[in-house]
Amino acid sequence: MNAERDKLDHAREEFVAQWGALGTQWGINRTMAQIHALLMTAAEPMSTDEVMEALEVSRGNAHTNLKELVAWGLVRPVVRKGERRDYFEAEKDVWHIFTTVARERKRREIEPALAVLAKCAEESREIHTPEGRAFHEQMRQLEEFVGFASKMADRIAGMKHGFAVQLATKLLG
Amino acid sequence: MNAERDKLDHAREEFVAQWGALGTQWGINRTMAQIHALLMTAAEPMSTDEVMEALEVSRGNAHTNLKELVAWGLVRPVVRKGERRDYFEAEKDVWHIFTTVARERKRREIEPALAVLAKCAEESREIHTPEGRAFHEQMRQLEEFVGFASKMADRIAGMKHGFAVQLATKLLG
DNA sequence: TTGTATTTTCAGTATTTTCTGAAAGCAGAT
DNA sequence: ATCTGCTTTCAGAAAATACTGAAAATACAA
Repeated sequence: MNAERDKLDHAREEFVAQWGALGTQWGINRTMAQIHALLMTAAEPMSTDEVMEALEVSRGNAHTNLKELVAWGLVRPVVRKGERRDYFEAEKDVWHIFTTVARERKRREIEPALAVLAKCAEESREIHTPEGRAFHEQMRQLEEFVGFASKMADRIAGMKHGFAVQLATKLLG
Repeated sequence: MNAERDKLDHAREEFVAQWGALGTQWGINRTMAQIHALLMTAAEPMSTDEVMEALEVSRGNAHTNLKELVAWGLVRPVVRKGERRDYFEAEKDVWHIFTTVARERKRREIEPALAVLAKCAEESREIHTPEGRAFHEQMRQLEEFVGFASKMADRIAGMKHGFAVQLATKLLG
């Protein structure tokens, strides 16, 4: 029965392609998203060459994006005994994926924003014109809110899956 | 005392520049982020020409990004009596900004992902090989999680500011 | 109408990002 | 030492994205 295998391959290819397209919208490199999709649905760890072949991309491209995924913590290198080449496997647990992405995005997106806002709030503290006060107040509010969001992200990313579900269920109920 | 005015202008220019740079990291067009920063810190609504001059960009660019901000719901056009040209002002309330962005990102990023996952889960439902089952299960889990996130986003975006703060405080406490 | 102020669109250009192909690097085997 | 198999880097090509400048459309006024 090879029809089953064909159906699976087809579904998987579609998932990879679509996830890549989504990645683009998310501001993520398309190849990176595709590799992630590929590895998330791989039964076994894959080598760089297997990834290259599956996605029809160059070695350089595959390599760069595999490294990037490893840097994000979404993929880990696996060494197979007696084998020289590197294999890679993706984290498959959705909660784990989510917290990893949340932590990384917080670090890359929220923290720099917070720094900017704190600086601008500070710089405008002593301006006593009405416009100056309004500006300062706006910066302060933004800083407060983003700081708040930052702490929330930490809390949520630090939760165990079960606890998060419990909390969220209460929230949705 | 013109030093105050200078300090304010300087602080504001820095905010605009930095917010633009952050926008880039967030996957948002730099000019769009700059206009947003400019309008968030404007005492009065601004015209397209004022924006053009303040940021030294072309009319086409200013126009496109103002429209985009209006489409996002972060900026609204203002008509001034007896004036023909359009003015624009930004929403300044941080909670309102947050819920607007959350709703928009959910629509643009989460919903399409959910559609893809639902389709892939459905397509793989009847594949009874071990790999097929694993694939289906992975799609199912992703779908469940993203659907969950979607509902959460709705809830939070629908909250009144006060309620959200109350909830979050409990969470952080 | 006709004129004037303003907005909108768009073809072409510039910039940024991503990808390739090939060379260089590295480690174990011979 | 040299080879062999694999990884890493990188300069330039290709693709995607953003911006400009100017023309076309629209709206209002005389």
